[in-house]
Amino acid sequence: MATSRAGAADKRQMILDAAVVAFAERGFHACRVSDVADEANVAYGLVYHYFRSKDEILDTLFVERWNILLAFISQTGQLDVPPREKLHAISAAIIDFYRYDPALMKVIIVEVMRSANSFGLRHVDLIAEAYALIGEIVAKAQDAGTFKREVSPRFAALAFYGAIEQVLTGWIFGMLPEGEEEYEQAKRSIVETICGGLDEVGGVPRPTAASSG
Amino acid sequence: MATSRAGAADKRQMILDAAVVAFAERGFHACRVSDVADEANVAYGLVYHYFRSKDEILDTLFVERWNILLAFISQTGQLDVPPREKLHAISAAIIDFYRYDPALMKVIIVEVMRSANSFGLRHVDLIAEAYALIGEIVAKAQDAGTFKREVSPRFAALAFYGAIEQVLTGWIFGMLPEGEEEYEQAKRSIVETICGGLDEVGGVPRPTAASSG
DNA sequence: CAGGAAATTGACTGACCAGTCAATCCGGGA
DNA sequence: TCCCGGATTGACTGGTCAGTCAATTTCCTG
Repeated sequence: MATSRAGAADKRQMILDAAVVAFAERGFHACRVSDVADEANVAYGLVYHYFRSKDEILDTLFVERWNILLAFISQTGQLDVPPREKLHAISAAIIDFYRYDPALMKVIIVEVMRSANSFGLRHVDLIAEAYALIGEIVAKAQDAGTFKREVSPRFAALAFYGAIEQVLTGWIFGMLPEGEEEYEQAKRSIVETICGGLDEVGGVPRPTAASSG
Repeated sequence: MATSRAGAADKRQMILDAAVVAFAERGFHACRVSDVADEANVAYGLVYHYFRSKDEILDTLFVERWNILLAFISQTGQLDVPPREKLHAISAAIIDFYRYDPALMKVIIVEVMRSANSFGLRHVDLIAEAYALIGEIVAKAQDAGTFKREVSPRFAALAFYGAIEQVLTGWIFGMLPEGEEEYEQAKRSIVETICGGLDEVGGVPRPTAASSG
């Protein structure tokens, strides 16, 4: 059987993949470890061979994916492009993460990011790092005169991420129409809303590339 | 004892008040019904005399408070003032709700609003109503030419509420400094960020090409 | 092919807790 | 004073699951 053919190390990954499906479907709390094992076509006990606890599975899922995101944001921050483009790249990356793997993103958003009580609390530092990186982009743009100073970088980061999270949550729970068009629309709207409020408008006419359409 | 002096109907309220404290302290899931009963100085079973289930307690807390908020938002929408002021009034009201009763607001935000999985799902309609009301304010402002049309009212409402929720969450979990000054600052920043991006700036649809001199 | 370590299995345990219920209390009306 | 019905009590039940562990299989090594 292909299943049992899989090497040992693969089993761990199979369990992680199954966990994404199971957690996304029933929610972390309502999901039993046996659900994960079943989904992975693996015996109950094997889950505990690879993971110390149910919690550790979710932690692993989150940390792995979040670090990729952090690396991308950090990288984007270094780019030599207008801040508006940086923010667009970030919102696009997050939304594409969701488009590419809705179940995983659902789990991360719903069970970690929006559950500051339990798992979010354990990862505040990782989450705060994302805020900080976005804040840096804003601060740099303020120094360059591209963004106005009325709103603190920290707050701008909050609002930016807040908009993204609301949109994702809307999709996840079917409260917002979903589709290729909506994804692209959202990427644009997020940046438009936030930057419209951050862009220096009256004072310094910064060359934010009047070319781009 | 003042406690036992309380009339029968008051007991129900005592349980609700105790639930706020208990849920806020330990989180709804981690909080046992016995914790609520203890906090209320009441026997375990009495909780079930007044409420059908643990869930019903949370539902009651949410619905009561949320309806007050909805009424306020609806009322504010009717006012004959600039949209920016309306939005400020709304963000101020929500933040003041939090200032006045942090525990209750914490429970509502953390256990209902941010738990779309469980309780949020049961109250989507009530939550959606808030979005709709805010969206109406934006739409009206767009018709009046005060807000630009790049961003749909629905999305604007999302971003607006998203910013508020992020700030509240930041306070609730101690990730953001808190205090009178910060409350006022936040009310202003939320509106400034969002409206800056919604306000029609110079009659120019695209501020990118903002006039220089 | 023997030996053993790592992988795999799934029945079982221990703890937890929402919700039930029979018993008791208490205030007020006859 | 007696009686009734609602208020109040808290021990108990039933069901759920995370996590354990001894037994079994698989597979590599010599």
